[in-house]
Amino acid sequence: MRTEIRIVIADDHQILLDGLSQALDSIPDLNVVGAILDGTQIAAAVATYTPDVLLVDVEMPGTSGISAISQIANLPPTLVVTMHTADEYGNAAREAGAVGFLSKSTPLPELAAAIRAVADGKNLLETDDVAALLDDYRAPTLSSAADSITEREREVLRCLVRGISRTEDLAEELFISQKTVKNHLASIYEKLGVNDRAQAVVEAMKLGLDRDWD
Amino acid sequence: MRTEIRIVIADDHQILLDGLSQALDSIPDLNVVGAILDGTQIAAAVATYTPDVLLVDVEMPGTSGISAISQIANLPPTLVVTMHTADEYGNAAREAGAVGFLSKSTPLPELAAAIRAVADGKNLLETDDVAALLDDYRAPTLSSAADSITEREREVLRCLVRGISRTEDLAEELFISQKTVKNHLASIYEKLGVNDRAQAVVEAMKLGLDRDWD
DNA sequence: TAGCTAATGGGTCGAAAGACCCATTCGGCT
DNA sequence: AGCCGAATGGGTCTTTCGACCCATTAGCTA
Repeated sequence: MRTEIRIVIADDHQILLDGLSQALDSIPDLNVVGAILDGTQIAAAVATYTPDVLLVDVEMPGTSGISAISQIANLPPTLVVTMHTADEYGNAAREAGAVGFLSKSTPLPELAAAIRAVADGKNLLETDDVAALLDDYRAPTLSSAADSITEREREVLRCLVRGISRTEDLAEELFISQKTVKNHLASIYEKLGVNDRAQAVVEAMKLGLDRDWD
Repeated sequence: MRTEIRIVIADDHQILLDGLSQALDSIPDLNVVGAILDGTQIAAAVATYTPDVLLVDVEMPGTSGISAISQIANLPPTLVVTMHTADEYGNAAREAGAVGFLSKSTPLPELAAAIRAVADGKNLLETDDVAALLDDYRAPTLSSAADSITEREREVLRCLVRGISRTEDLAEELFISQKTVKNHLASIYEKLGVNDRAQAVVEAMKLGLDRDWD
């Protein structure tokens, strides 16, 4: 199973670049390794960061995103993003080697799903029912450590993140004995590879175990 | 001192809206309370969320951002954002009641500074040296609890967030005795209003005490 | 049916943490 | 000269935690 999907984003608007980077990075299985403002540096960024997925804006000053990617050797699975709703660039994007084409009006969870799909080798431009395909990729691919955490254990973690950390308080909150709380915690520690509540909190937040899906 | 600045964002591009919301929200003193895709709902959103600052894209389908805000009663301090670098809309924005005008090529920290400045009553359109003004608003306004945390105490917190939680390990990492570690922790607990390491970690991450400014 | 896991619970024990008292040193500021 | 806060350190005491052993029940599934 893939642990994290490495992403490079290219867009000439700093705000979108910053915002999108942070938004994608906050999704546990997505990792933005490079963000570039300049279309001419796409090739260099791809070579440097070796991303699993490349995200490119069509509208770029100087070189257009499309012509930029068409010249890249060993192009990773690439999603082209446009400001406009019309897919006037759709064919051009396909010819340049892109495997997906999205509007900037796409909701973030759908973009995330598209990223996971193309990272998995799918080609959105050659798929009839794109919506159905993306449905298969909605949920983040959790790390093996995280997905062995049971529902009850996640409840314990959520309490920890909410500031309920004493065994006694956890027991009251969850309507179980203090002993059971300790058993759950011990199980959590083992699965996350940590030794105490403080480390468990850090891991839970990093892995997104404290929230109920993006 | 203001605790958190309440922000409403209006932009017709879902991705930018999602990304920017999350990016701004992750800054400790900024709080995105509303994000709307439709320019016609700006007035309603302002009435509902009563933001301290309004962020509007000029280019919106149907109603333009500018004409939308010009019709709003009790307009909060408003920043107008545009895709284009040229400030062709600058005058129109001013006349509509905006107090700032930014390109989407603005770096995020500068946008954050602009938000703080206008929330503080400044008018960027009537300021000669905007850069100098924004410099005064670079750093997040920390909550009173957080800014009494000393540098050494923050080092302890950073270690905790990095997974170093045992007193012995903290002592080694920081080259001090275990007793001093305990003293720092006790001081942190008091300032953050918590009782143990796990809660301190949660608070530190929430307040952004674990990172070195955005 | 047999086997597996999740969830619940028990007990013990040593190590660790947290709460309280305190002192010293070094800056900066008044 | 005097004060204060930050950083360093000490001691003691009680509570809590984590590690290790264990059992029971329910539910699923092979």
